[in-house]
Amino acid sequence: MKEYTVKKLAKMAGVSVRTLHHYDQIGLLKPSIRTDARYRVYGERELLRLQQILFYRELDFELKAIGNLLDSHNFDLVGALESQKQMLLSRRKRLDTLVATLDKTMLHLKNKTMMNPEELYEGLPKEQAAAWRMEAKENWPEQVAHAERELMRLSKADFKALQDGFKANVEQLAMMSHLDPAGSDVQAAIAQHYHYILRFWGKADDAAEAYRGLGDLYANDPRYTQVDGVPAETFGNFLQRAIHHYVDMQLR
Amino acid sequence: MKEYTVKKLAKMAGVSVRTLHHYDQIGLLKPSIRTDARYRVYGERELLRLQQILFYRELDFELKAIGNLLDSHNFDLVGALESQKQMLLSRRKRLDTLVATLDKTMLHLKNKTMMNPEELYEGLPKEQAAAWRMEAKENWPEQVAHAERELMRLSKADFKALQDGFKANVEQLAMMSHLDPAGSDVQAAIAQHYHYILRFWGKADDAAEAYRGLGDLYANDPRYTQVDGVPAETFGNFLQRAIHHYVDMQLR
DNA sequence: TCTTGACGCTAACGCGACGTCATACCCTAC
DNA sequence: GTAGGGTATGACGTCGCGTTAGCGTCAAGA
Repeated sequence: MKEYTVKKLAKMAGVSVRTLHHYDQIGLLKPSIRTDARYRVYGERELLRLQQILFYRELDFELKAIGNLLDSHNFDLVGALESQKQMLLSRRKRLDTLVATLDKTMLHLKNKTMMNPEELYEGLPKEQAAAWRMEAKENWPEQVAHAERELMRLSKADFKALQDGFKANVEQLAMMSHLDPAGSDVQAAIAQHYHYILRFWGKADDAAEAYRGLGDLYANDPRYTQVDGVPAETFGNFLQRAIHHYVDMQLR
Repeated sequence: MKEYTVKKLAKMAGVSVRTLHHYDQIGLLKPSIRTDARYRVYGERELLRLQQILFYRELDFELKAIGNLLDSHNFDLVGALESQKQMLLSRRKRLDTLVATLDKTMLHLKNKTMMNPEELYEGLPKEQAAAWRMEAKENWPEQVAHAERELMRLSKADFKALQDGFKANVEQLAMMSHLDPAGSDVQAAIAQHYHYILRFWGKADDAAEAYRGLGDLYANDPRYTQVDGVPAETFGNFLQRAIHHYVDMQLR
């Protein structure tokens, strides 16, 4: 039966002595015995366990999780690996987004055409836009702030295009308000509308529910019930039904 | 000129009050003034700066780096963005490797055929293998340990194939020892040899230099100078020249 | 036997970017 | 004057160790 001191074991496994101390401290890897002088002594079983620990550690498992994996004999190992994989994949996805943002930013820098904050809501009907922001920021401050930062990095031309597209979309919907809210033309316009809203509100997890709530707002809040100066209670109700239908059919 | 309290600013930007305290503490974002009661008051310029801070923060810049970016007026902004991009790309690459490892592991788990540590060096000439390990572990303990963990996760069949391939490769080189070390046949065999060595030693940054050093070992250490029981001083020198040529031509 | 040098031990701070109390002060409205 | 909300500072916790600092232990050589 082989025995190892801290240093020997550390060298064999390619870790520091401090790491072994740490693992002892948190109960992840305890020495098989302690000498009278409280020296740690590890056996073959501990070496094996350490190998496993390090394997999982390289896969970015947390030490606590590793402990659970190794200690609970009949743990769902494959399940744990699978969920770890999902974690890593989602991190990867995030990195993709970041890299894309960096690329865009470097492009914009060359063209020197960024938005500034005052202009963000200039072209839109003042009260309406402001009310939207308040509404959204109450519930998802983090996402809205992020979305606005994104918008500020658009070129002025790009932003104006976005804005015009949104206004056109709303006007289109207004002209459709006598049609069936569940009809395919209306639903197509609503799909567009949803994506515009997402760009201004950001993408929260419960964006679908939030959008459904926006439908209720349209129907109940007088601020949302006129277009081009025309009071239109029916428009609010129309929007509400169209949005509810869209969310219930497409987003669940 | 608009003014904001901590809470208002925090809400506008979608961060916590604590975050603003923190940024004040580390000097990243100081309030424009303090009231008599030491309340923080921020102005328009601070809001703008905060927006920028948060933009870079989302790109995983460290706060210190952000401070440098924003404070040194004529900093190399594009350069900073580019190097940040490289960082993110290398992280992403690492994640890809991890995911691949996870997939392999889950496969192996289904086949239940992992190596165990004792078997790792069984088939190879004992002394030689041991000497290699010592040599490599002295200089790159971390990488070698990693490589060995990888090897242990191979199936026994896969590992035996690897081992046999390596032995065949060395024997092939032995039979070539009368040829030109710089000749293309020999160099092709050396390229294979290098990759086998990498699998056992791990991939350190200076792997090329290390491999070159291995060439010297072959030439000078008597342990490395016999194959199939035949003492072969010429073989050691042959290997040395072949390896040096390979490293100098291919790896720099 | 004494010394020396390598090795071992514990305790503690540091890192990064805050979250989360705890405790106390300030300000406004009723 | 008091209730309730906003604000301040300070300190600890997070995670996985690296890095001293100050001490005890052990085997080998003089």
